[in-house]
Amino acid sequence: MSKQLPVVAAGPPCCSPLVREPLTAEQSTGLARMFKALADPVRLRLLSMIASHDGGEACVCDLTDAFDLTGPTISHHLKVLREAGIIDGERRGTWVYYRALPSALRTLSDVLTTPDRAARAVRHSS
Amino acid sequence: MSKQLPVVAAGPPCCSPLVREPLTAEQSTGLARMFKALADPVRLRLLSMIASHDGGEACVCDLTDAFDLTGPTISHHLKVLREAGIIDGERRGTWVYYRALPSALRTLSDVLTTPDRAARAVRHSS
DNA sequence: CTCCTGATTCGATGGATGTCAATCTAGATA
DNA sequence: TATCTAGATTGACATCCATCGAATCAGGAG
Repeated sequence: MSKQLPVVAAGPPCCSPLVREPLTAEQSTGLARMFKALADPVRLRLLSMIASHDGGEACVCDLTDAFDLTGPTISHHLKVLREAGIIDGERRGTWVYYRALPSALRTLSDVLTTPDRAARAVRHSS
Repeated sequence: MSKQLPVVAAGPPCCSPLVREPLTAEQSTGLARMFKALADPVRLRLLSMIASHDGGEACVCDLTDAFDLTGPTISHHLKVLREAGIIDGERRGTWVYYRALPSALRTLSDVLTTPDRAARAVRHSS
């Protein structure tokens, strides 16, 4: 699976929140690549099913049945998520298990953080 | 332009974090529509320029110059962001001003929140 | 009203993307 | 060895999308 080179490499600490300062062209390109992976209902559901599954990972066999799609299509979507650095897959015996990469989710979540949310967090943490 | 009321309207309470429970097909469709609007480098930069601009709003004339793109293309991207409910625009005299809608950004940020981030917040707030 | 300017809409086009059927690979089992 | 199964890959096709030029719209200034 992606045993070798992570395609996106989880990158350097990317990007203060959108609302604080404008993104550079390079930052936007990298982030857009990740958001593009989330810009599909099937992939969003796949990601949520994987991330929320017991043990933090899910077998492809657990995922396919939830959709009215063929195996190759599911495989394609998983590949898109994998190449965006959002999930990672590992083969164990007969089955392939996928897990979400929290750092990627956090990167995207953080860049969308709004100031009142940040203010709330600051208040709570004081 | 969407003349509507300024602040928030707080949208339907969409979606506990991806990592907590799987999204329904309907939730995924709605969220994917919003992520799709962010799935482009130009639109991400436009959004960040608008959201981080002084006064929380930016004139189209301030945005166009930053890109090597024609006016119609910028207008197209702003329309996509507007129709996704991420920004809102208002004409004042000669110019059109856009502002980000924080509730939309928060919805997306929240759905991507990871458990260790939540745990961190809890630890800090105790 | 006429012109000018900022911005949107329209129409066309090349490239990206989601989907499937067919094929292929990796591992298990015999 | 051969065979079976879970997934991935390939190739093809239809649709979607980013971009542009041209036309159009909305206000302001003569």
